[in-house]
Amino acid sequence: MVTIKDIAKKAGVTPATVSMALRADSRISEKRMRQIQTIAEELGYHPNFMARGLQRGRSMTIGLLANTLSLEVATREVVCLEKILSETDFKMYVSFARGRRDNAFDMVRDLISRGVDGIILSRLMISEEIQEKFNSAKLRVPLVFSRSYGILPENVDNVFCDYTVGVRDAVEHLFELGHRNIRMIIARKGSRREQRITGFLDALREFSLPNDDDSIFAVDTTAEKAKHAQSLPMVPGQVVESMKVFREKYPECTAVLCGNDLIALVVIQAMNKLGVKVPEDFSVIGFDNILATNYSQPALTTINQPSDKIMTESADQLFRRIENRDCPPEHKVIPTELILRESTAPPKS
Amino acid sequence: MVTIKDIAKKAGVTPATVSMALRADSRISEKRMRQIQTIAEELGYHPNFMARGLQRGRSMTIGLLANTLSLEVATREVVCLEKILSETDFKMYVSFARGRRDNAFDMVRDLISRGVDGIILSRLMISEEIQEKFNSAKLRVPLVFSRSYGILPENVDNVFCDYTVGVRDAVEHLFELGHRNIRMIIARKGSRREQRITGFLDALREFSLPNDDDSIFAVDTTAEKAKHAQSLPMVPGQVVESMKVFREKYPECTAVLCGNDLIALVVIQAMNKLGVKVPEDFSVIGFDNILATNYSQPALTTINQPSDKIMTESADQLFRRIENRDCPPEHKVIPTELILRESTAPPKS
DNA sequence: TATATGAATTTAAACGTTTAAATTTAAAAT
DNA sequence: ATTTTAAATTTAAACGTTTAAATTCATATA
Repeated sequence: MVTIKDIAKKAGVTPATVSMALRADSRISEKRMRQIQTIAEELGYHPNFMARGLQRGRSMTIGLLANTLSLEVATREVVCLEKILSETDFKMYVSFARGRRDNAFDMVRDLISRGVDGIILSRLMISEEIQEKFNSAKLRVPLVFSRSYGILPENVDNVFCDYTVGVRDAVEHLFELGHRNIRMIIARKGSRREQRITGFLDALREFSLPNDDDSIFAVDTTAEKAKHAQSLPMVPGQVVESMKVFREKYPECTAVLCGNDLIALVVIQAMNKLGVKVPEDFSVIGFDNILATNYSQPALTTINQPSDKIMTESADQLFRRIENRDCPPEHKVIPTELILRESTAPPKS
Repeated sequence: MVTIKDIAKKAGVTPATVSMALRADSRISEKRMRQIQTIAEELGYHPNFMARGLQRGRSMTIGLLANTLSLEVATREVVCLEKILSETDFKMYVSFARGRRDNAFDMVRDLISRGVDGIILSRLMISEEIQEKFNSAKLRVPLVFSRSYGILPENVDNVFCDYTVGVRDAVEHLFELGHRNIRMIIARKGSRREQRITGFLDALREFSLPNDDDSIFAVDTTAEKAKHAQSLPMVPGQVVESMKVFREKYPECTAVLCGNDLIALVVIQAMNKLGVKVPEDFSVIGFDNILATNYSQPALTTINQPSDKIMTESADQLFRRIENRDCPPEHKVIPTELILRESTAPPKS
């Protein structure tokens, strides 16, 4: 491999001169710079980032630690961050925190060991235990918590996603279409949907719509989730039964908001099986804007978490802090947004 | 940051001893090892990979350079490779070669500059120009070409995907269902579908099915592609017209194989609009097994490129060569496979 | 002419590790 | 008691870069 020393020898100067010349340091004379840069070109020199990083304490590298809970969201983040970085001198390490919640800290340590200048932790659940580790470890590099939840360490940058906005807009949309009995369907085991649910109930209140304990209806989608994970076609199965119950229990309900897109897509298929046409007879709104929402029949109206905005903001925060570790921590909230497609329509009557 | 020197000081030994002790070198006495490892633990020592990499000429890092032409395939690869690496001591840099074909070489250079021990180039088009660069550059690290095409450098490891197998199986499947007039629908501007097309024609011959110049029908899917890229719902538009022409021209045709899933999904929707039911009246098979194939109505039968197998093999090849740069280059071919879902059925008559 | 000024370059140490070779220490063999 | 052998540890250099401080050298100033 061609090193600075090789160039130095050929140019008859010292490595230090070469180092400076290559980075266009003003102390080096024009002529020398040109000479050295030409030689570097000729020899096909490329800097060794490990050596540079070791010396400067900067690797020009960041880490992305993302949760694969929704693989699609995770990969969207990878793509987005890579794009942002492609316009900088940074590169990124990608690590996925698969399921196991307790190893986030170790994975962060790992990345730091690699010399990253900062880490974005995305959609991670931070347990008290992990938080404690973070607080006491006094890590060498800045962390940005992006859409992460649980107990975040004190005084760190973070980016949150405000689910309530999109939910409210969704309810408003349905209201304006004429729906007066709107309910929410969630997965029985839905882990972190509190914000979505409270946002929904708040919105019902805002529009003076009936809201009671029954406004939230739970279905069991374990089977569908499994299918989804294995990339198998969805078969509504169990959910058809649930929706039959739903229709009997709430015949006057004409529209539902679903806890996530997967549920929404299954509900649409279930309704289909029950002979209820979406959106003519029944409106459905999803959550997350997964790709498949474009391919269902009808295409699904859904609430989007703007991953690109969130990543852009996260990266900004991280770069800001890499530049200056002492700036005050920033907390940004990015609203969700309603994306209108084809699964909503005015109620029939 | 805690370094080996800190441990050495505390233990009253020399850094070299610590270095060896931490890696359980047999020359270090049991007692010392335990002592040093305890201290390392206490101090919260974590190795500095940049320093280690610099010294050893190994970074325990590899690069993935993937084409985003089909984002979904690209991200699938990222996930798969990350999973493989998570069980090793390697980490990976992720770079996407976005559109611009000519910079693959520079991106590889970039990664090498970072000190990677090897690179997987996935689904990249290697032009003659780039190939020449690769050949003459005498790169420091091994490259594995995975599903890449064009003119590959000589004597390198590579993994290919054999499209013909899946195509043949698809035709056989349709044949066994009773279809006797099968055609292929491709995108007008389909760039690299030769293998798929010749595979299809070969299969028709194998089953003594009529095959002529008209067996391949081209439609214009630019509009749909754009929608897909922007994550907008598909609207068959233009394609409906094309399929109307298709039906008039080939009324006896009861099944089609599509150049990719996107086309297949659009065709299904177009047929729907034309009042032709899939699969009862018309069978459709896609290509690529994108996620959306599970969510269409009916779910799409398609030909899968087993990304995981391909990545596993690519990683194996890379590791093998990192271990031993002089082993003979390996060329592996992975067959595509037919995935049966719901879009095929026996013809009506 | 001597001196100060400033520009260009070099020196030397550092970043945190590894490793071949040298040294010390202890134990075993004579 | 001396020599040999083996085990444990240290020395010293190296990996490729950067950088503060020192040096050289030419030029301008007094």
